[in-house]
Amino acid sequence: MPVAPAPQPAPEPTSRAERKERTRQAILDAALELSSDRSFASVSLREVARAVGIVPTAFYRHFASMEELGVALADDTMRLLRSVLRDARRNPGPSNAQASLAALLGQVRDHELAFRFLARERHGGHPAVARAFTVELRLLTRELAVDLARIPQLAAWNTDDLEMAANLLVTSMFEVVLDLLAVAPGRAAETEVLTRGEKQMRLIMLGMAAWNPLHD
Amino acid sequence: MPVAPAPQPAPEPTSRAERKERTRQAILDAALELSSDRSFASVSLREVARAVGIVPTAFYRHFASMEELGVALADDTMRLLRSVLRDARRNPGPSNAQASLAALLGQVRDHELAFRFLARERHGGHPAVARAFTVELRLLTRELAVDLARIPQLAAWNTDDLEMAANLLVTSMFEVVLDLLAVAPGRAAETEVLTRGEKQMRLIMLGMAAWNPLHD
DNA sequence: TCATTCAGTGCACATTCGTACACTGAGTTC
DNA sequence: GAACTCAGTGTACGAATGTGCACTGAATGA
Repeated sequence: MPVAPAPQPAPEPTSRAERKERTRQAILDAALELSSDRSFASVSLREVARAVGIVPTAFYRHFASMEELGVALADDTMRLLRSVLRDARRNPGPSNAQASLAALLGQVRDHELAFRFLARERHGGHPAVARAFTVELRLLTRELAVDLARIPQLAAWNTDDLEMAANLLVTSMFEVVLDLLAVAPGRAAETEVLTRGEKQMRLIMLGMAAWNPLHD
Repeated sequence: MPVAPAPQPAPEPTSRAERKERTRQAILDAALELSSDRSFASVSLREVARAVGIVPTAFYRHFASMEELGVALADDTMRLLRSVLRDARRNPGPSNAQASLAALLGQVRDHELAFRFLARERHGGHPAVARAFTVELRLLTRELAVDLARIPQLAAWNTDDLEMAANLLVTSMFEVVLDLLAVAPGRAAETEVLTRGEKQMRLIMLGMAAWNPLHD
């Protein structure tokens, strides 16, 4: 059978706003891709334009500067992070560490570029971007602390200690994410990272069980 | 008394090798300073030369490229990290968390630029630099695991679990360092970070005490 | 003392960069 | 269907960059 002249494969978006949004997304995607293995600050406006297939000056129809692009990218990344965590919250809770870790792995692999951007720009990028990420992680810690407060065994804990423990859990799991980004998917090293992360989570929870909230 | 013509304030190094080494150090220092609030990759060769007070092409008498400078900077930072940890090892051990944290604070404040470089380039920089840092941290974890193995209460632990716990301790303390870099020295926020870090260290050790190494 | 070495100079050049400006033409609005 | 909007084009410019090359002059070593 000879090739058919492509009946209706692309429904032709044609709407002007839609085309603009499409280009905007292409810029965001290209910037994420280009900064996947070097700092975002070293990506030039012209490079992004070249990757998208537009002329450099057309970039300004979407963002006033590369810095603004960076902030938009950070916003998107945080939105993703939030949705990931909302899903995680819907789960039975931090009871079964293994299932949580498996879910985390799936999210990391599905949004590898975004997580890579997060890892890279959290301390490496523009101060404004770093600050935004820090605020987001602090918020996340606070929410986890609220979740923890609902656990009967932790009823006697004060807020400070709850946040202390939540912070430890969050940073440890974030560390797992960073390690996952550094190993090849599906190989033995990946399983090792997950196993270690799961054990660390269990160890922390053992510590929480033994913690005396009235100690000081 | 009118200004004296400076009797012997600078003993004039004069040795050629010494002068070269001095310039090399100045380049390293300038690069560290320039990359203290933005990515090293965004610092240009000419900027460094300008800061040092030499002409751009003179840079090549010391480093073949900015990348080589980055690697040298990473080497220096790792050397410092190692010496910091060697000192920490000499202490009574991880028994008194509070003293360890205080020592850590001192080191961070004494070498703030170096730690900032570490924080920034660990995931944000050139892959080669990131890899070097990762190897160093893994080595450090292994050494801590050896230290832990010497503790009588942990005699029954297998190597994997020891490294798992050591990794948790190292990453948690590293997180404290990152937090310290983000808060002003001597303010209340700094004390909060230290207090939290100390509690987290104690919580982890409580977890270790409750851990059953034969569980799986 | 004199020839050699080499850290630093000065100039030059091709590239790349961000961005100003005037434009085009397809989609939108009346 | 005429006027308008505006995403994307094309040209152009000044500024900054990395680096090649010939040089200078003080420290070095015979």
